[in-house]
Amino acid sequence: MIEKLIIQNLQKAIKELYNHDVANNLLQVQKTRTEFVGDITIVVFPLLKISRSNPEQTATAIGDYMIKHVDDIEDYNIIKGFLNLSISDNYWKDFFVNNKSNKYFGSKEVDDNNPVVIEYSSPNTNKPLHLGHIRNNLLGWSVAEILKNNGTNVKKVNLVNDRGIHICKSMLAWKLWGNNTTPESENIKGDKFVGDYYVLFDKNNKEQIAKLVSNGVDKDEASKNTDLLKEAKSMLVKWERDDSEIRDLWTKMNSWVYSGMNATYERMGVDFNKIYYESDTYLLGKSLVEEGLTKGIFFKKEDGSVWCDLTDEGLDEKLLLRADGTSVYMTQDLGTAQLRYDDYTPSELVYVVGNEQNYHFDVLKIILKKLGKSWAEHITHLSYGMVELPHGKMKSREGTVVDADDLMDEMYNTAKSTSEELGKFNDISKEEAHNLYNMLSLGALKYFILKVDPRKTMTFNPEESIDFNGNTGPFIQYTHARIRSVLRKAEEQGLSMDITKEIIPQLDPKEKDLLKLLYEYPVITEQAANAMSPATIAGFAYDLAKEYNQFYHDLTILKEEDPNHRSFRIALSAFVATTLKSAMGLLGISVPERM
RNA sequence: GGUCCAGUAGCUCAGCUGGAUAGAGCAGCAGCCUUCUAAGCUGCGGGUCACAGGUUCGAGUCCUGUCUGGAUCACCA
Repeated sequence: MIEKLIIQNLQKAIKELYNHDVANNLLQVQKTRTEFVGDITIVVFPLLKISRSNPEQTATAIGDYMIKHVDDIEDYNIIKGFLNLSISDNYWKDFFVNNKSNKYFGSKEVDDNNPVVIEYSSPNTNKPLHLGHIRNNLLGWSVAEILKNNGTNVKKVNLVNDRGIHICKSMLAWKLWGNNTTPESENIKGDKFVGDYYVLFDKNNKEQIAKLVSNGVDKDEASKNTDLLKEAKSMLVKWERDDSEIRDLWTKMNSWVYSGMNATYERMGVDFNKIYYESDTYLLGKSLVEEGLTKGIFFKKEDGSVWCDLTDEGLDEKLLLRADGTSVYMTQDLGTAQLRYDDYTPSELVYVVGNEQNYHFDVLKIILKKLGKSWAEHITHLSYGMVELPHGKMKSREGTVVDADDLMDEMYNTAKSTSEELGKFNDISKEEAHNLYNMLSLGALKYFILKVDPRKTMTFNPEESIDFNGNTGPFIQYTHARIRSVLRKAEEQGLSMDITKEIIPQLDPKEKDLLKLLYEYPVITEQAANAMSPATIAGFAYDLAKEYNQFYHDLTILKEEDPNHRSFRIALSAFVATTLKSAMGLLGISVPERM
């Protein structure tokens, strides 16, 4: 790392020149902006207080010192208070030969420390996955991958919400109107099959509400008192009592849902180390509430309900147990957090959950801290914004949901028709073409979603997202395919890409730009891991692909006259290809050999 | 009303712990396929970084206030 070397020498320089120690925050070393000459820039403004002279004099003194003491610094120039240092070709060449065939370039070996546990997906079993889940799943999976790549031991877990009134609604609707049909008999994916009954319940329930209202019942009152809802509630009670008929039905319907959801997960390319089921864990947490009561952290109201007073933290009072002693969401989550801790003693507990639950997680952390759980400090809520559609919001109640499978189908079809229009895959087998359409459509979708900062609510425009131009997954995939094509042809022609530092010619600016970008990859992956940000990786991959495309268009790599130069450019291309592949892999996007 | 988050080109988004003339893509216009894949490349136009103050050598970035949008403050999960 040349930056470190420069910082060390900068410290020494200031000591020698001005006889002064400097605080680290005054040592500002950054890469030089492309429009200026040089590679690394030292900002001298902060040092003026120490040097007690003007920016030019200070920069000149430091620049001279650097040239004298750091071998790889050849030259410098000064613009205002910026000292731009030029690094020798030699340094870049060394970097290139040392890393070009390093399989682990930009990644670290996974340690066996306490794992980071990352929970994501967390579906309900009454509805298929939709666009919001896609963002969740892609984020969770990618963040896990980025952390692993950075040497962190990671466990991916999923908490399936498989019980509750919503499941009972689907169950009841199927019992009433399902006529013993099954997903197989109707030839429908299991999760959709069950979801359809949930919708059917809702539709009929609304009719019953309307009827009650027209009979003069208050609307709130009516929505709580339909026959359907009462029946569903009684099913829930029976479920909790372990009623065998209800339990059997529940098991059957959930199994349909799982087979459907697993297919969607598989298609999306996400997976888990462990799946938790709420039916197993929903009673946890009550003992924590007891603990809090005895410690005097929680209090009981007259009706018997248990609360935690958070007004000191600027929040409200939070209910933890209902008057009838049953638990609420927070109680369960306290319990599952404890369970997660007991199972893994994680170094960090990450929840990928939408930002509508920010408050919930603030409260969760505070309560755990009050209970004396020091590990609550290590809970991270990886909060992401809602996915909106051009015309409205993405909420399941409002009926404008985009189903995850449908969306992937749509992307697939567009990939197919676009490719056919361009006459891309005329000469390959149907099966190969199918794989490519899959790769491209998923690449487009994943890249489009992951390139956006998770915190922001994003607009998903299905039409624009399938635009394969510009800053998109397919653009990067295309770049990779072209490089692979060059490499194939080089191999066919028996061209050498075996290269040593000695035979690399002088670097031209384009080559240097590419090398500088590649050089950043290890730093980028580390940054991305610290910030848990796939968007950082996506930005890098795009920059690299774009830079390579410009390089590619300026040159005819295979026809280069100087064999050394040709070998170097081929090898450089190969280095770019593997780096692109690795970066895209962190986003869960595979990259084709040809397209 | 309280709390949290966001506001950057017509649109979708970048902008690392404060640094140089705020960047891409899309859309628009103009060029480039006898040369390794044109899903590409090159050029042009497009901005009071919501607004107003402040902090300092220097602010899209930090602080305060205002405006706008969203989320949340349930004995729902």
